[in-house]
Amino acid sequence: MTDLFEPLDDHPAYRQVANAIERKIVARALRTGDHLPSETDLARQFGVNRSTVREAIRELEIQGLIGRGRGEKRLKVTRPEPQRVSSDVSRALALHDVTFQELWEAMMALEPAAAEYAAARRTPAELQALTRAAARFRRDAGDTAAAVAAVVEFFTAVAKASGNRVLSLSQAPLNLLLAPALTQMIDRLAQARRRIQEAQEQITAAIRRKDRAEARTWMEKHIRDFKRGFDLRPILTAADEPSGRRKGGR
Amino acid sequence: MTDLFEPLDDHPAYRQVANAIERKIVARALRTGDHLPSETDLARQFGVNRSTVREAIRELEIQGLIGRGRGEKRLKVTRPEPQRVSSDVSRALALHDVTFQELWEAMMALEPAAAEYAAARRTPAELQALTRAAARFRRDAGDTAAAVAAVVEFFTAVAKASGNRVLSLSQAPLNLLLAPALTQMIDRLAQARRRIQEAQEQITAAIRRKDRAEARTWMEKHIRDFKRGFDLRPILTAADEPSGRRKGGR
DNA sequence: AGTGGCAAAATTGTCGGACAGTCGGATTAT
DNA sequence: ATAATCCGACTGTCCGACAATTTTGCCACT
Repeated sequence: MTDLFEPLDDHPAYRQVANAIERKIVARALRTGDHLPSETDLARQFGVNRSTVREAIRELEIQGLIGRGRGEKRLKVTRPEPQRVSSDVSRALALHDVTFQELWEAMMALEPAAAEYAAARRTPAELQALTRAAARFRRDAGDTAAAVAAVVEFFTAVAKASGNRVLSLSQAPLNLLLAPALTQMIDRLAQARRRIQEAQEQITAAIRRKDRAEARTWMEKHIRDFKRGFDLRPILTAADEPSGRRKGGR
Repeated sequence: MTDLFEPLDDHPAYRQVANAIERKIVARALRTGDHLPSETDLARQFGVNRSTVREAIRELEIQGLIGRGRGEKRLKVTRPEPQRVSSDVSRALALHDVTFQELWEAMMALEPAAAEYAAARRTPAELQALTRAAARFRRDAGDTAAAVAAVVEFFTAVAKASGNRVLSLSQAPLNLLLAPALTQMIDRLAQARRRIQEAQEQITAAIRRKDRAEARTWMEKHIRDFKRGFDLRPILTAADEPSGRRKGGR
């Protein structure tokens, strides 16, 4: 049944190098913003070829642990952008063909909680971001793509306002999955737009006046509404942009 | 205020190659299990050097889109392992110094939902995994490290039993964060172990008899209990390596 | 036809060395 | 000081190579 010995995983040099650097970073020996030695120098220190170092660096760069500002040459330690992480997650979910039902259940768990905390803790700036997102939906309701983007923006703003980064990062991937699904469904339901708008307004109002219970309740209604167009088929994400964007300045 | 031009993000060849392959994968043109062409061949097709292809491959490998079985040479398309993805997320959260409070709130949102769905949908096998995890906690309660691992295993089993991969993948990173926090706190509260055990038993029982409401309620109690040892400080993750403290440079 | 075995062909992991295009910093002119 | 300029340090790519394995094609044997 179980083999007596499990294969000792061999560690290619590039992986060892990557791990070595990663350890320094998570242990905070290399702190955010610090500059890394040059590739040549790293190659010398590790006693490997620059090509090898290069592959290692690629790993860390992808994971968002190191990177460089636009136009900068020197690498520096960065913290993984939530955006990058969440797009990885959502892509993984999409590749696993999760159903809308699964997505919906997760949203039902997270979003109302986020709304509640948002009502409790939102800052004026966050509130403003919220109202702006809602306004954008109202304005762009006609344009399906823009409307969907506005919905995502709204959820993102609520999560941000919750002041809870764990909640926020957990919720972000759901948005990315919601977008394609919502795009297909928003046109199928005549009153979808009106209901979304109403919900957004109620939620925003509740968060404005710091009414936690009401914020949660309306968010629940809002999410529940999505279930109308729900469908058991896997969510399709095919046609959109590949994820790995670099950090952008807006 | 808004710049007229946005910085044109440069696309290094290795990134373009990586994106090209990624697109094929997410579009399902390359399906899970398919073998990729050899590095040399890819280099020829893309018209770049093998080293460049190699860096691109490294990206995809890290993202879990491609990989190879132990001892295999040829690359094949794989689906990102939830485990890998969630450890990335939790590392990101840890690097952002999230507080236990944030973690706790997120757990409070996810775990009861997972428990409820688990009660509704658990298979016999999943139920067994649950009882085994609970049993393990009971047995290892004395050994802090093992006890913590058992707690994590229990949560994981519940999430798995929920039959919802989104929920499951959203919850997984939280476990990884919980572990170090729990390790510190479990010893501070005398009755912590007893209460955990009781909760696990109640939850398991509720899930066994498919009592959704009870499963949720007990999970809420269970999570709420964790708050006792709660603390506003950032969660400390494996501050293992004593290295790096020494020389400053800077 | 199915199997086992074996040598040749193909591949990966690493290494060295090169070169053009840039970025960072020091240098010098305003 | 500030701005224009120059040079060295680096990164992105490419070539070419080689040992260690894997994969594959082929042939003999049951």
